Amino acid sequence: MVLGFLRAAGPSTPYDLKQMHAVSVGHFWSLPHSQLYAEPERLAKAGLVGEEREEAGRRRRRFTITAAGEAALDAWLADADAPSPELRDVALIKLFFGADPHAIAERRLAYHEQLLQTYEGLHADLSQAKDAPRGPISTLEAGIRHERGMLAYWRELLQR
Amino acid sequence: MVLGFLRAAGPSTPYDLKQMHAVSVGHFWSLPHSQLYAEPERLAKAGLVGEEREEAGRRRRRFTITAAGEAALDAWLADADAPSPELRDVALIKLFFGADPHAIAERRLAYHEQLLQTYEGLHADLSQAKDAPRGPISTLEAGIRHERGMLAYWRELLQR
DNA sequence: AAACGTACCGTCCGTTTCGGACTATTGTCA
DNA sequence: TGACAATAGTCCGAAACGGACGGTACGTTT
Repeated sequence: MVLGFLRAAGPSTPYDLKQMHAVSVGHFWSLPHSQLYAEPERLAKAGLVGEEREEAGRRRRRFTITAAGEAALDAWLADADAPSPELRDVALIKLFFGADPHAIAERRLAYHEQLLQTYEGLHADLSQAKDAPRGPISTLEAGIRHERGMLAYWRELLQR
Repeated sequence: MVLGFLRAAGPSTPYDLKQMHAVSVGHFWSLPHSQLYAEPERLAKAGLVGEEREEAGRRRRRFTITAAGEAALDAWLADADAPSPELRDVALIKLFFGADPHAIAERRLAYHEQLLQTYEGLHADLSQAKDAPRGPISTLEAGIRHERGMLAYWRELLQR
């Protein structure tokens, strides 16, 4: 992910990465921002990114993807294998163990409605952009479909 | 989760927990089996479960939920709040960063088809059971809906 | 020009989880 | 009786988590 952002956005600070993550991948794969400081460091140690640092003031660290980094990223992207996906939702776990469906469903409904709107907004923005990158649009569409699915599910559950 | 299993299934060894987890919650919230050995230990320290152990042979540890444990479980179940759900799928991340949709979609299609069948089988079994518990059925239905959604999504992606 | 609020930006650290290697026991069928 | 599968548990290094905490830059307001 870090390599991906670095290639797509050019040289970035961990803070930049954090911003990019928050409005994209972060919606379905969250992580503490501290990792976006630790990970580029590891990648630097492995020679996959280069690092330069401001001497004064903010002392920002700016990371740049190297040729080796691009190769590693491409290799990863070219591998169609991926670990099993997971629908990590503790609301479902509570449901499983007998929690009151009504209370849970109401909360989730509000949540998913909100998120769907966000996604649809992002999608509208992206779709009309000229240089619209395929990947992010497709991912968003997965998100939209998923949100609609969950919405329908919780609504059904409410009506019983 | 451990408390939930312990209440639903009665006294169990970590190995039992592992088996139960694998065919239920494990489908959307995986964890290494080592945690099902570590967690009951923590719960025991907190007085939420009781522990007894075979002296010879397998030296099984068998855990039992206590009254305090049941109270804690009920409190947790009664709280309709839950952390944001996440659709953790690295295939989507690869897609986001520009991987070939075709290759990815084919793999995922096979995966989701398989899983959907598994879920439908479980659902059929559960539905005809007399004492069918509500929770697991509902959760399964969420899984089925989700699998169908992902299936439709990857199929669409393939056809472009 | 001082005070304030708010982004911006980074480090640190204890706790938990991950992921799998490793070992041993018991049951089963050839 | 020997082999293999299923059962059962321990251990440990590496990684992720989750915030607390501290500092800088900059535009408004007073």
